[in-house]
Amino acid sequence: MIRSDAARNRAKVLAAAEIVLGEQGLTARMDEIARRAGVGVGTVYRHFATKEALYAAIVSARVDLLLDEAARLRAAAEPQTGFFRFFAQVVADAARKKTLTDALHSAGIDVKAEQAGQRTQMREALADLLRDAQRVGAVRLDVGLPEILALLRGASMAAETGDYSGPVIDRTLAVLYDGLRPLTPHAPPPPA
Amino acid sequence: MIRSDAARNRAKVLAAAEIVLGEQGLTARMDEIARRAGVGVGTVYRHFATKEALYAAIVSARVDLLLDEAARLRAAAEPQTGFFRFFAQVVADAARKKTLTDALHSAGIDVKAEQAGQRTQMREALADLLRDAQRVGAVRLDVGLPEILALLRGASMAAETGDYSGPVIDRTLAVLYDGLRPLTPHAPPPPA
DNA sequence: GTACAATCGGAATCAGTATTCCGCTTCAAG
DNA sequence: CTTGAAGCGGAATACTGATTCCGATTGTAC
Repeated sequence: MIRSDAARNRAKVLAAAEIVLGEQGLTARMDEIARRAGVGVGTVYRHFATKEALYAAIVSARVDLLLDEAARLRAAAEPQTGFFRFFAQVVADAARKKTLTDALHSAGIDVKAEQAGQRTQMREALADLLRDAQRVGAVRLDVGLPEILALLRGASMAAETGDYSGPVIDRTLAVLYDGLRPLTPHAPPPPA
Repeated sequence: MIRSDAARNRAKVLAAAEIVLGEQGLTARMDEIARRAGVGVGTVYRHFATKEALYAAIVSARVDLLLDEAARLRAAAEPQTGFFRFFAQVVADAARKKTLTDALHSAGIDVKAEQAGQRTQMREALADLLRDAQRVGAVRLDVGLPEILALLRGASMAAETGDYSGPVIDRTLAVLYDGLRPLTPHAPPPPA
């Protein structure tokens, strides 16, 4: 039997951590998370063995939401818009909360097997949406998943760390989207 | 009179720091830098009051090089290629070494007045190159400096943290460049 | 060659946080 | 209502890594 207070506290910790991490990123202190959850540090550790584990739980939940969104878009949206909408969704998510994923990575915290699965799923979801978009001619055919991942990561990181206003982000994404469209005959030759 | 060994050591520290920081980024330890410079930690501190100051010195030097490059390109290159070449240069620099600037920023280390000047210079250099490129029709007119900064930062960060091969970076930049070209009549309507 | 000041090296110190520990409290089964 | 187990709070501990200190060196002026 799971004690009711334990369940309640776990939820409080998770909620507080999501907020604090969103605000302060990786440098947030465990004390602070505990305090905001109205709980002692010991309690945080009862539920999450380590700071890293706590992060992982939160990031994992967020990725799951995004994966759901990807599936939903693929089923419901037009192929020519699904890909772009998902791209925007990921960037918006990064802008709102701190993604942490890359921060974790650059901090040398390595991704666990469990997370590796999610990473694969995310890749596949993107690949599917991209393929659909390319099939209907909404995205040029000479870009592959690696380029998309680089663009998505770049856009997310910029949105995450910078202090850009919403309109700037929108216009920036518009540029990216235009670059991803099929090449038109009128475009001037690429610079050296 | 500056003692010859002091000058020599300062140079050794700077060189070692550039390498170590390039390899390990912000998490590099002072001990490690000292060791690689073949010097004691105390010596590092004699020349740079603090870890942050050491970083600042290195970043500052790099930015100066980039600023020179911008000036050179503006004077020598065609307006339609100068902007793009500079953009690529910055990204390449970020990929090779770790830029650290954003890392520093996200780590809460704030930019000093001196650095603020460089930041302004960089902005101006970019603005100049952009204006030239737009004047000759190489870049669409509806993007401004903020969008360029967002794109440049995103591309640099992605190049810096990711493990992308050179060709992937090139193709990704090609997409960005295409997005920055003037809109052509044939392009399909933008997704919602 | 000597003297003195500037530098060195690197062990010791300090500081900031994650993590552990344990006596106290609360839950829920009987 | 009692009781044992599970959970709690938060002070104490452990660690990591930046920064300081000082006796030992080394460079330069005379």
